Amino acid sequence: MITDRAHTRGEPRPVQLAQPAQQSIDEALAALGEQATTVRLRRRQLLTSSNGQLDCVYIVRSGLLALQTVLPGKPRQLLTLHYPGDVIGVVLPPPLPHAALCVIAAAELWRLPVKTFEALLAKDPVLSLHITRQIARQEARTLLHTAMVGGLSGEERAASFLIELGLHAGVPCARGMAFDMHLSRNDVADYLALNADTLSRIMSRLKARGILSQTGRMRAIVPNWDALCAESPLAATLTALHAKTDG
Amino acid sequence: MITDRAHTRGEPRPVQLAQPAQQSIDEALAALGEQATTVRLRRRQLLTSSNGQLDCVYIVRSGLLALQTVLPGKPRQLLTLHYPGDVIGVVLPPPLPHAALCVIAAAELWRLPVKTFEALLAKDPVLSLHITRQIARQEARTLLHTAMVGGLSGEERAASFLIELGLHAGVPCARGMAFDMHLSRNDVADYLALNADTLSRIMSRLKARGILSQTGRMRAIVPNWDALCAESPLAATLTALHAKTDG
DNA sequence: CGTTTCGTTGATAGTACTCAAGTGGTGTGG
DNA sequence: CCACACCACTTGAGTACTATCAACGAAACG
Repeated sequence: MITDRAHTRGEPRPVQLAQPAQQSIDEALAALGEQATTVRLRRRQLLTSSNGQLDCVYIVRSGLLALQTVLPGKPRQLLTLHYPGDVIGVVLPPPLPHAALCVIAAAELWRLPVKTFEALLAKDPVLSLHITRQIARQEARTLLHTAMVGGLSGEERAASFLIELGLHAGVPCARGMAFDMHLSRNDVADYLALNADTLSRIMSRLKARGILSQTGRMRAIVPNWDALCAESPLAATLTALHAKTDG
Repeated sequence: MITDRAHTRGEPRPVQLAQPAQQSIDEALAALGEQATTVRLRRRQLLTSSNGQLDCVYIVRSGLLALQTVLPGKPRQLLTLHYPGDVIGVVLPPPLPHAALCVIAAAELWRLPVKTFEALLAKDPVLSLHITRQIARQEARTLLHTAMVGGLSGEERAASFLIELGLHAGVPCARGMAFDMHLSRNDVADYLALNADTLSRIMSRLKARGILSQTGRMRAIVPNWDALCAESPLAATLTALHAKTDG
């Protein structure tokens, strides 16, 4: 196992494939950052293609974003969440009506013109490979979301979402896990393809069963993590994917 | 029947960005083909990771495949369809239970070890860029599928599916469009996240309304394409995406 | 020609959506 | 500091949609 940088943090990294040293990827990313404009976005801000804001490649440095669309006569949908490290704009589902990138939690992004980005990729194989893998990871997340929305009941979807968020931003708490949701009730409903009222009922049910206990408006406390995981057929999948992404 | 070499048909490609000549991409793909093993698969065959068959990168040359998963206690789901040109295996949503690549229509694939594939990418910027874009296209398709499953009613989903298939394999017919579905009723239901019985009812309704007229088992005839498109809020999106992918 | 699989259709139950009223927290201005 | 308006959330009753189960008909397969 080649972990030239990991040992400085004392964390062994699961290296899946022979690859150039980790340091090179950091260097490659740094080179990318030099070419990029740093953009700071506040909550609820929208990046739309009609403003020409989606004609670039973005790289999420911090915060949380979502790709949203509004189909005529339908409620808003959040198709995918973007966490730090994600690459946005290579993909661009071009013709989705009212497609926009919605800022869920104040974020900092790198912005590059597409040409610059592709030129960098062409020059740097290490960067190129890293980006390819990153996009692959995001695709995996999208597929998982599809499986959630298409295959699970409302309650299972809600549980899966709590697991996803807990894995990502959870802080081990006294008797379980605590985390800020950042998403409003409506955001969550749009992400899970549920009616907001229905989601509220589901959450109330979870609270009644002691699986969830909410303190603040967007703060969630999960007293028993295993009990929550038992609610979702995708718990193991989510955990494994997060470990792989994070590791 | 499907040629991804547009210039043989004399069609100008809508070039979105400065890029090396099309010929170079063909050359790059040819180089990739030389390194690859050609695999022929028959209908209903499954490629599973437990067989080690998903530890490679595949490139679809012809036929139709689907990524399927079976969640415990749930019906099968088809998460995404793979058409010729698609790259499979870079993505691998790793931990989905019973994930498998299901052959819908007899297919021919290129198979490469991951290392070989990534080495090729590292050596050839043109190929690398092409693959990045291809994966981006597939991601767009997956997102569209999510929007379909999460945001549309059963009838709208069915219509959208017919549009998707018609765009891809449709032959302009006497009074509209005709195409082979290749997917069985159950396959379609699993892809649209609908119950097979419900889908049957929906199809009957469409037939009763004259929007669809089925002749053979898996053959569909759409007498009036515009009428079909009017049934789906995503018709324009599907059309635009297909034009972009194909052009 | 029997067997199997697939597709259709009816009756019923379950789930999620809609609309509407009510609650609680938050922010603003008096 | 309080009153008010506002917003997000909750909850109830009724409706619409989809799933489930079962029976039936038709086409493929040996």
